[in-house]
Amino acid sequence: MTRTPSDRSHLLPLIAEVFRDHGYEGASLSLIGHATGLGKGSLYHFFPGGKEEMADAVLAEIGGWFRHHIFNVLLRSEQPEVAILETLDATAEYFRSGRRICLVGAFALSDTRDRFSFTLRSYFNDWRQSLASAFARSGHSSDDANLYSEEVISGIQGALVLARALDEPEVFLRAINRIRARLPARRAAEDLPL
Amino acid sequence: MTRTPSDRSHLLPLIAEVFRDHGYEGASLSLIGHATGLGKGSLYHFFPGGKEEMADAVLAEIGGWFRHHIFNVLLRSEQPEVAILETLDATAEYFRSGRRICLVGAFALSDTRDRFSFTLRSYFNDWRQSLASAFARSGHSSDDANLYSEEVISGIQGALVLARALDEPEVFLRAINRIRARLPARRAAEDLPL
DNA sequence: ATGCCGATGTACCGATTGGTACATTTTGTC
DNA sequence: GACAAAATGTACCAATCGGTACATCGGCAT
Repeated sequence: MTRTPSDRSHLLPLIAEVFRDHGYEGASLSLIGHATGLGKGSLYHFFPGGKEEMADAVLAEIGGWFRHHIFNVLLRSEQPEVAILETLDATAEYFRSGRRICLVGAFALSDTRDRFSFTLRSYFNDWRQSLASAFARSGHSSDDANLYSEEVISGIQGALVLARALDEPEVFLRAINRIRARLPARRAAEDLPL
Repeated sequence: MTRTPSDRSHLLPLIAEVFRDHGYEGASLSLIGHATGLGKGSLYHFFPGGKEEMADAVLAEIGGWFRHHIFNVLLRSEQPEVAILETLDATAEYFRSGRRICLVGAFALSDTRDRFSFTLRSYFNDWRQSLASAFARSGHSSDDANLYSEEVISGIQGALVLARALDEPEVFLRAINRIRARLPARRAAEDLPL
């Protein structure tokens, strides 16, 4: 297990969990240190910019994951209806079927919104745009595509809020099923030519 | 301007705004003091329990407002379809057409969730139950009523998240319009007997 | 005028915050 | 084994946190 110098990527999921559990302000360096098993010396070695750089890195990794697994899949899909369903499943899995909150959404409602406003806006804008692109290419008007896209994303975000508040992950699963059922009739994947 | 002793109700909206802007942890006593124009002495005179009692009082007032203007209206409505539309408008107005976030939802995503979990759960459960009651009495099955209710509430919450993240209150307005359009066909209020 | 009591301002407390400085240990390379 | 760089632990900093103690102020009833 040779670790390339300054490879901090393995820390990001651990730090992300602390941010998810305690928010930006609540994620103290001692909590982060405990979660990662690192002292301040190491933390500031990997993140010279301190907590803000940690949050930036975590948000960048989350954005990268969605770009790779969701946004680009939607944008490059040749069968947009299939891609929408696939990315919906991937999204549900990412949020652990409602047991994990969206850190970007949580930041948007917190006092740290201003600090990361550009990143938050980019994340949701990219999501909205890529999903709308898939809707548009599956035959919907540009206006409808944008509306559907907003409906799906805010449906997901709201279900995460509600599932968390009620401590009922099933709320999120029901929302995903609802979204899936409402999507325009698709041709089954196995019916499609390769 | 005679102020009845221990009348702290006029402070709650001011404190609520601080919580909305900075979250529970971020709402320092100095911020609250500045927003209310009171020093620590006065704050602890009105809220002996400190910050936690302030948050409790704020959440109680919010809960009371929704109980009075939304939940009870839905539960006692003789024309549930009309009540649903009315309370939808009242909700949109409460959230200032998307420019104001839901403090209860924000708390649900923050690290303070555990501390106020009972209150948060009650708020959303009451909302869900009263809205489902109106749907059920307007002719829907119990299962459908619960699903519709969840869809409306999480639609609102998600739209608030998205509108905030994108800094586009119109996202919230579009969501409200979408919900309104999807509601089962109503008889116009003026067509109804008094 | 005199108490009384709600209301307030101020000084202070220990604890914790994010961040810095720096000496030390560990690690891989030659 | 020597050396440099990466990595780490520890001590420390000023600032702020939520909360407490207490003296004082101000209006009102007697």
